[in-house]
Amino acid sequence: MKVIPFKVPKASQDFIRYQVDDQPYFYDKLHQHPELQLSLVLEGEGRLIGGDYIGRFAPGDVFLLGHDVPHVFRSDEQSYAPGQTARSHAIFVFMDLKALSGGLYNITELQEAKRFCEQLTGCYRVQGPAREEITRLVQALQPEAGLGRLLGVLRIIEQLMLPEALHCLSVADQMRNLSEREVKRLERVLNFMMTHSHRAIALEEVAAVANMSREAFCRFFKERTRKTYVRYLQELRMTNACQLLLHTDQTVASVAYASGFANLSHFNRVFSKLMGKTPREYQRG
Amino acid sequence: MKVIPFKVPKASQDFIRYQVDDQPYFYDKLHQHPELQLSLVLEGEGRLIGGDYIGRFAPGDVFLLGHDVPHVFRSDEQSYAPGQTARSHAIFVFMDLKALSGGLYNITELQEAKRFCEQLTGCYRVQGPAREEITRLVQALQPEAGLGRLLGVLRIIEQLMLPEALHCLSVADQMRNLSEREVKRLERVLNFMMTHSHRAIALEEVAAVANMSREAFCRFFKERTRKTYVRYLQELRMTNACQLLLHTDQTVASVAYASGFANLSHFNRVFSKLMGKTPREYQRG
DNA sequence: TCGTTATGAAAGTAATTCCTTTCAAAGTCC
DNA sequence: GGACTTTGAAAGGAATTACTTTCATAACGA
Repeated sequence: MKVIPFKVPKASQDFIRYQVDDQPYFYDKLHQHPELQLSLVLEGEGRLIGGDYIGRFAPGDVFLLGHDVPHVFRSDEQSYAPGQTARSHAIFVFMDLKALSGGLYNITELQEAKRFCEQLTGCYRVQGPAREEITRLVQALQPEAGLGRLLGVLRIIEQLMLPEALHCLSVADQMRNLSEREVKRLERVLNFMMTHSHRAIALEEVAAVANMSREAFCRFFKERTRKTYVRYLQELRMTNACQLLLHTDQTVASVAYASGFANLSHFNRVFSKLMGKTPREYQRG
Repeated sequence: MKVIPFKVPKASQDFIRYQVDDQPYFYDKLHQHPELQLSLVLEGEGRLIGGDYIGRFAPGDVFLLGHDVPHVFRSDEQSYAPGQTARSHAIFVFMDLKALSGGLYNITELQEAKRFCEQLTGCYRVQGPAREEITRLVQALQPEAGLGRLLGVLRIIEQLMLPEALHCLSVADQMRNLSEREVKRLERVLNFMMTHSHRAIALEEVAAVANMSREAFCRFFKERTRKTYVRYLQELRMTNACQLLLHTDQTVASVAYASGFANLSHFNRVFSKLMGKTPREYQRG
């Protein structure tokens, strides 16, 4: 689909680009770009990585990705299975305020919005009334062009700026601005981890995927993700475990094994550490 | 000399014991006892370990060791060399306020002193005017007996209680109350480390001295000393390096090698980290 | 009260970190 | 200027820690 890091295709004078994805699964490679990305999930679900955040997306969710935040929407495995009618359907709006530089960008009325957008450097969940309003606005954007589309996006930004509109999901500000080589390497590694998170993965294996020694890989991974490989893998597995706990009736033990843990006792402890409650508690309220 | 942990020999009704050591070197095994120990160094110098403190002692120094603080005054190697006339000479006063329980211990006037003594659980340097006064008082103690000695010690405690009299050298409160087995093990280990600190010592070697696996030894050592083995060794080596820098005219490089470092660049960095200044700076003011 | 889940302690093992080396280069002091 | 010292960055490896297993036992819920 695209190369990493990629330029969002847009006429150089446009500061927005509107893209509808409707496929069995989303583009599944980690990538980054300077444009802000508003993402409206319509169908399909799976795991989302945005900066150092690891979580899940589902229909109705609206996410905002800041400048150069590495991210990937990775549809659930089942979507890949043959014979499935699964779809991944979303609308992405890419915004680049800087493309306005010549004209509107410097007018006083936009200063505040400009500053607001410039400091978006994380991964956010759009929530509350703003989410609903933005969902409407984004869908109304498609038929528009020129000034109409511009106005639509400005209205969207207006919504995003509302006090409670954004919930920041990422913590560190550190994962941005990876070199192209690093993004590629990380993409390979994370892809591998996501694909195999349901089984044991020795450090040696992922290190090999990254073409590095174990020690060098540890350093690289920690430096770029702010987490150790094991910790990251645990978080990845937790997204899956939570999913199974909430949406299936498997026992805790079976969820543990299905999520890549070989040891129930250990799963319980890791779950409590990361989620703040025991698997059983989580399964209820 | 004594077994570890030992009871300071004293008539059971005495609450103080006065001991003069005048030998080529001090008792060199780490040990602990519930009695407070006031130590007046007259001759000889070397390394002192008290709780988690690692440093040097020299004539004139006065130290106070709290209840059950593992400690050892280890005379410098040269004192062990044959043909040397080196002496290690010190006065130790062991105090056990609890031995007074039947009588004076509970009288109101002593409550404050009692509380003061009870909370002495570290390794302290006695400093300032109190040091000089205590030096006098301790030396005047020898001829005394009975009430005279009791009064002398009370005067000493009075001095110790002065605001600036004690400078706490140890940090953690954690190394106390080792089991007999642990003290023995630690004694063997620390003795080995002190004896060999001038050369490279692989973890495996000390672990063997402690009869443990490398990992178990790391856990044991960290838990009991609050420092890692390497860190402890570095501090040990630093006492030696500082000594050489101040009292010989060797170059920094030669001091580094003499202190057990195989790498000058590395020595410089470790020295700066632990001492807060570069070796050269330290050598001057 | 049984089946399942949660928690504690101890020890083995794998992962991660930090120590250490190396090399290069810059700073300091006679 | 030249010997010596200090500092930086990068990488290898030893040390240390964290993860994981195991076993025992407690707590929970149907």
